[in-house]
Amino acid sequence: MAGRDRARGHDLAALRGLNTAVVLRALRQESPQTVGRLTGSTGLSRPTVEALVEELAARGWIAETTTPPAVRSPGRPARRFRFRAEAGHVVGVDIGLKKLVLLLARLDGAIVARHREEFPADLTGAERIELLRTRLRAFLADQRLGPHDVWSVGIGVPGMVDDTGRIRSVIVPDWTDLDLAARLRGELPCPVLVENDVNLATLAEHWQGAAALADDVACVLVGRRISCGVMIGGRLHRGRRGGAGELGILPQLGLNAAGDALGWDGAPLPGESETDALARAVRAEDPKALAVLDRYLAGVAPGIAALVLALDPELLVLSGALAPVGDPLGPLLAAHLSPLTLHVPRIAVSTLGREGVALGAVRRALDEVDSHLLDGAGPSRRS
Amino acid sequence: MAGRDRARGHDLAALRGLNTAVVLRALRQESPQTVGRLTGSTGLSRPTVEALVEELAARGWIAETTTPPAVRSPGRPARRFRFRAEAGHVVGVDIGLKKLVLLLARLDGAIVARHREEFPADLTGAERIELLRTRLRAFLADQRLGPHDVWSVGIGVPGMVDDTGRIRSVIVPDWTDLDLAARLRGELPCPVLVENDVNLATLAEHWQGAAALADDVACVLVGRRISCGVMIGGRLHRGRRGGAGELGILPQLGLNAAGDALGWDGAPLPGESETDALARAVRAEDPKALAVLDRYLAGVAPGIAALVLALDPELLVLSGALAPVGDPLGPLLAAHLSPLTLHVPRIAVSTLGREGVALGAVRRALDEVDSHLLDGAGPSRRS
DNA sequence: CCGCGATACGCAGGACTTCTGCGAAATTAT
DNA sequence: ATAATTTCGCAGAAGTCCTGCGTATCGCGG
Repeated sequence: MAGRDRARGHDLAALRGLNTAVVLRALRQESPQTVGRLTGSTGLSRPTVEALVEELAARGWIAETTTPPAVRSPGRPARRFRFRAEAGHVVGVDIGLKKLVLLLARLDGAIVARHREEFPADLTGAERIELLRTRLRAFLADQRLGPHDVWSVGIGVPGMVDDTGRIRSVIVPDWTDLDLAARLRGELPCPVLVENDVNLATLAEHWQGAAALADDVACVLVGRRISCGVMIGGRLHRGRRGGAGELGILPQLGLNAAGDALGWDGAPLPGESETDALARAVRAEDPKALAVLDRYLAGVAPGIAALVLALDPELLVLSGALAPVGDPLGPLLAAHLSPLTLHVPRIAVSTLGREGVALGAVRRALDEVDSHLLDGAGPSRRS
Repeated sequence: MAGRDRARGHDLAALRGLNTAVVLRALRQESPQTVGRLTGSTGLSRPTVEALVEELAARGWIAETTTPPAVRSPGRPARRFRFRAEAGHVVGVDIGLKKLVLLLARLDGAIVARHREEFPADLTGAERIELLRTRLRAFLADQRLGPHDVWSVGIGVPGMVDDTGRIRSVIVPDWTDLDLAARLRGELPCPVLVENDVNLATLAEHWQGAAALADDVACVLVGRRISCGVMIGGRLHRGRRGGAGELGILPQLGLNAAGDALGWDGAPLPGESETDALARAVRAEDPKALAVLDRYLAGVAPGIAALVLALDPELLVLSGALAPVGDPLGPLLAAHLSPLTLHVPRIAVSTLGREGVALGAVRRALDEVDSHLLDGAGPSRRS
């Protein structure tokens, strides 16, 4: 943007490529579609769309459907084409201190396989990597997918990740300064994209969650630790060192202090965490639990207010360990924010559950595929 | 971005328009240029560039230069074309509580006239508007410009402005909820764009100032009041209600308290403000002044740290009343930020002086022209 | 003063992409 | 079986870009 980028002109071939992409995207957004419908949505003439569709089919991106249409209409039946979402797959990974989530998705984002497991929090860095590699290998083998069937992998990790994909925080033991993508390069020949977990949760909320209709979003992970993801203009904002939204550090705002002082001692169910137990008690309208939650929210309110004042977002999404509390969370937090901000944004609670980060990793991987759409020769036609 | 926008295909005419814009932009970036040079920078063939250049000249956007080139080379002399920056003008306005700045710029951003005046701070809202109208009229008359010679006007005002251009703060008396652009619509038939003053200062820094090479920038106006402009990805981020960067409100951060407690009582020169006097004393290396400044910076550091943590910007630009202090400001602030942030960004001090906001208003007006470039029939060829 | 090399101009021809329009094909309804 | 309807497929035309060749205009050297 600093004026050094000179725009280059376009020739006929570029025009053709542009229109090809337009048709493919239209078809991906809604499948199947007739040529006539594509004509309407793209603004191109029928012979043109026909030619493009023919080319896309030959390259394996789309296919003609043989199933009859739902509603029968008079006249010659239109040929119907669909985006071949099964032509490739992407993987979304969420690997934290003690859990691993794997999602396998088709090119249209439909999840076709999932895996979740917990593991001891005291694994070494090398052991974690090895765990990820073996599980990933087995996961793909289960689905009878070879290395070339996966086009892109997104990985969410706790803590800051800089713009080269290198991990910049000390949350996971031995992973500081690790280039995780490079370590997996041997496993898979496709792009591997490492990203901060909150950022991916934000992407997921914008894709399928509470933030689907907003483009300026702050997503706050509320739990023992607090961190935030920032989306501006529909695009993730990472910051220079990947540290955007890391307000927890500032002692004046008391974010981490509030988390440490959560202090809910209600009896947890077997395998239930403190935050889960608290959320359950609040849902059961236990007044003591409500008081604990309220005190906690009062503690984190200044930090969230700072984020709100800095960004003035359209929407604030609450996610993380306390999201199971559900709807009451919004008004409770809003009451504490109100005296601290000019304007309390709309607040929504995440409904994506424990797969939010992995879902965001899928979205990230799909974005990568999207940015190189039509670059190569097209998918193979095996399936 | 929520998937509801369907991309439309392009035809030959669109391709032509695209290439026309590419040539015009290349020519605006560097004038004059020969056809051969344009061929290189746009990637188009010579006959194509020639035809586009012919068309642009006919429409009045560019003109052939007659002056001989600086260096003489063998061979037939190449025709040279230049962007007709004088084909239109834009106006940048900075109107505050007690000052008015007007800048007149050509289409290439060159400032061709300036006006600055101070007025009593206790004017009513209507008087302020009337003052602006009369001064604007006289300003244009001085330059022998009619209403149709001005293509766009940018206006910077203190306080929040929402996305419809309506003023949303109570800083200027009677201007709350004012639609200033609508009030000037009768005066000039061109687009009028009202914007928060700090945001425009940020634009100016990114255009010609300290932030020319950065795309993620936070610009802090340091003085009695503190406010911040936020630029992300080279684009201004206003926020839902135009309130992005308004961290001053949060009492935990102590921004305004620090400003109120500035407390420099060194003898001011005639007509000099307290901050100017302080800046002068610091430049003269007065140890007491330095101590006052340092205490002030210590007071605002938590607020700026919150901004830095929220955004993790590439660059922090310090502007406003204390900018005349100059280079020492950066290290002094950095020392206070260091214990509060993960990473202290690069800090630069504005050098644009008192015209920064008006310059940003010019940039904003030029952006407006740019977004509608080639829309109409082209400029008239009078000049 | 004239010829030579160098550079740019201008035009013609060809290739590619898109649009408009018409007749043929395939299905449903009568 | 026939009519109506919708789509398909092809031909023709217009527009845009590229390659290539001959011509025009300059500086330099004999």
